[in-house]
Amino acid sequence: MDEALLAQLTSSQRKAVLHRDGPLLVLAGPGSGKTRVITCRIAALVDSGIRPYNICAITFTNKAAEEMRQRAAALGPSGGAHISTFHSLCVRILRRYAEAAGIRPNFSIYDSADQSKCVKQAVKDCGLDGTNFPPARMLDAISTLKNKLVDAEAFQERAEDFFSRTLSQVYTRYQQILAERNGLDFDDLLMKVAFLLENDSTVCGELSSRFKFLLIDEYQDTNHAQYRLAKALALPHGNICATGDPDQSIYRWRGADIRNILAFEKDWPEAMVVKLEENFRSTAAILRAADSLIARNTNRKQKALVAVRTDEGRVCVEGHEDEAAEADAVARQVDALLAQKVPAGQIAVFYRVNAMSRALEEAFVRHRVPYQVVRGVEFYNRKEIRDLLAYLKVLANPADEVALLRIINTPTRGIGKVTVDRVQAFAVSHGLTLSQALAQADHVAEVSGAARTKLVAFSCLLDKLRRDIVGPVAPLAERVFRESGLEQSFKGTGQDGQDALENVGELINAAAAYDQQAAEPSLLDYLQQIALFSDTDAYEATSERAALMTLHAAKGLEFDHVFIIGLEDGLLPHERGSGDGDELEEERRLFFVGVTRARINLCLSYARYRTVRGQFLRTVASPFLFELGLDSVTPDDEPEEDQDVFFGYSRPPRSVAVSRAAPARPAEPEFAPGQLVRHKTFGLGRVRKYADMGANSVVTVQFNTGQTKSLLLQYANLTRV
DNA sequence: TATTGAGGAATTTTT
DNA sequence: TTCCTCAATA
Repeated sequence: MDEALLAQLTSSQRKAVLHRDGPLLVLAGPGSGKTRVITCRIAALVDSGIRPYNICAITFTNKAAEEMRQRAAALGPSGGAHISTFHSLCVRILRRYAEAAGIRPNFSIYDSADQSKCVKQAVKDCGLDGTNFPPARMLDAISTLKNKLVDAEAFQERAEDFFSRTLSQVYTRYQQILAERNGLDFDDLLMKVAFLLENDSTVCGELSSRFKFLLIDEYQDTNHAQYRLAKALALPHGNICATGDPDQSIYRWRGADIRNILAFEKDWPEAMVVKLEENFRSTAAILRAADSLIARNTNRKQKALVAVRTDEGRVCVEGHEDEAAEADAVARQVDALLAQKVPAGQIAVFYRVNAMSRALEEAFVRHRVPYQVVRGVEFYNRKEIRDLLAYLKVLANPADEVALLRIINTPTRGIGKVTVDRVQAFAVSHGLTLSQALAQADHVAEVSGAARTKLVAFSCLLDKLRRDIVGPVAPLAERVFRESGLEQSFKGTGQDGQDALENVGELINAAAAYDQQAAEPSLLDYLQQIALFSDTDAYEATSERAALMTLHAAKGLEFDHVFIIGLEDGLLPHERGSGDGDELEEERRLFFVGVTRARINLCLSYARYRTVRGQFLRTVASPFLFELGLDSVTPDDEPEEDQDVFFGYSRPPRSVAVSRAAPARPAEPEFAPGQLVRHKTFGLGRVRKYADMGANSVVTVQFNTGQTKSLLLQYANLTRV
């Protein structure tokens, strides 16, 4: 370990870096040099004689892992250390110990679109009505259970009320469907490995002696499954180092349990705890605001933010007429910074929801400001990309029925719904997978001659494609694209087809990059890797373009100049996330994360009117603006019409819809619970619940048909009876 | 079997 | 507004 480097560290940092055996908790505030501490720690471990092979570092995103690999490599010989995300680690483990885990190693990883198809199927198979049991809600509930390591069998035993029993049926069936298709969803990856480690002492022994030192970053965002997994891995040796900041926990909705980090010292009583409270990143004004904001959270451990920088910096708040004016102002200011020779890569704009990038993009294009929207997964959701990937998935895992159904008639080859249904029925009655049934399509008596010919032709196509699928992925993808007829189907279809061809070209380039970087490129490995892609992974640290991203994607990054837009009640905090106090605190932490990304200047803005889902709505400033302790923003200001009046409300009312043409809308008709109403299609019903949210009010009605429906008041066309 | 159109429902953050 | 599903029609 380089002495000069060690000398640069503060005493706390050094303490964390040099700690050798036993548990270690690093409570690190924003900008405290946490990443540096971790990389130095890896280097120090190697220095003290630990083989890199025995070190496992877990990061939050693949991007972070890649960065850590590079930084660690720059400090010394750390090649061979396993640095990846929880999910990637699980994929590796499951492939290696597939048999012990009761799965096949060529499993597909099901993303949320695939999951939703499977859960719909499960709901249907259970004879339930999709409207009363919305697949999305079921999926959510199943995901929560899996994150808590409650598998289908365990849940069946404890399910008592009606909803739970129904859910239990769906859960069980859903897992069956996944198993039949040799598919695992994101949560399965964690759950399977956690159970494997806890129940199979041989596997656990092997893995924990391989990974003698475990380092986990962003520990505040681990969920229960990850927690148990890590604990099982580290239990034999106790060499676990967790780093994180409870104030930056922003994934509760995904099952992250902030108690994991708060209770670390209980789990590991002999743990050494190091606090890194000095902030090397931000200017004083930013830190004061951040500190004042986060102090409002009651559910936290007191932690100071100590400024190290002595320059002042600037925090400003701006009000604009609407989102277009807001976006325009941001673009203008970015342009001005560029004119002052600020590198574009030092500028970022954050927002709460992805939809808000649209207005920004338009403004940036207009002002000719170079930018990148950090949204990697979107690319993989494009139709043409999903189509091509579906072919590749079927080649890697023939049992993957979701993928097979996607491509069986894409491009159209005359195999319609009726035929598919018949083959599926054939498969079920003969105990075959769909692809097995397809392979013997000429024996399916239920299908007419013409349709059978087409099925056989498709089956032959798959056989042909399957012939040579080892080795590099890019040439394979290219071949599949051509021979499947996909390429042909996009040619001559105008601009859309051109775009699709270009996107596929991008995909093939990305695959080529994978081939370059992978030690042993294989189709299976490639597919399993890209399934775990996140938005942040698409961020290119370039100096040439400003970055536009959600607040969630901003985690772990830093910029000289940061803009956060849409500081409005209902947006930030988001209305869906400000139900109970815990949710509001999480929204506050999310804002805190955004604020603390800024090194020098921070500009916050809101719009007085915002178009939300096609509606022009009056907004109210975010309560968070008053919590920053800024002089210019005080809740006591008298509201004045016509100017930046928003700081006037000490108790901001909910957003109210105001139509431009008719601002004075007559009072809403009352739909109090108990009210009898009539609906055009559902007939008579009684109001059960009424959530007053202006134009977005939701009425829950129990109809005489026995169905209960939640309707958006403005569209439902309800009449009182 | 493929395509079109009407009508209903839903709008957060992501490994 | 936009997506999705279902049913009618080519």
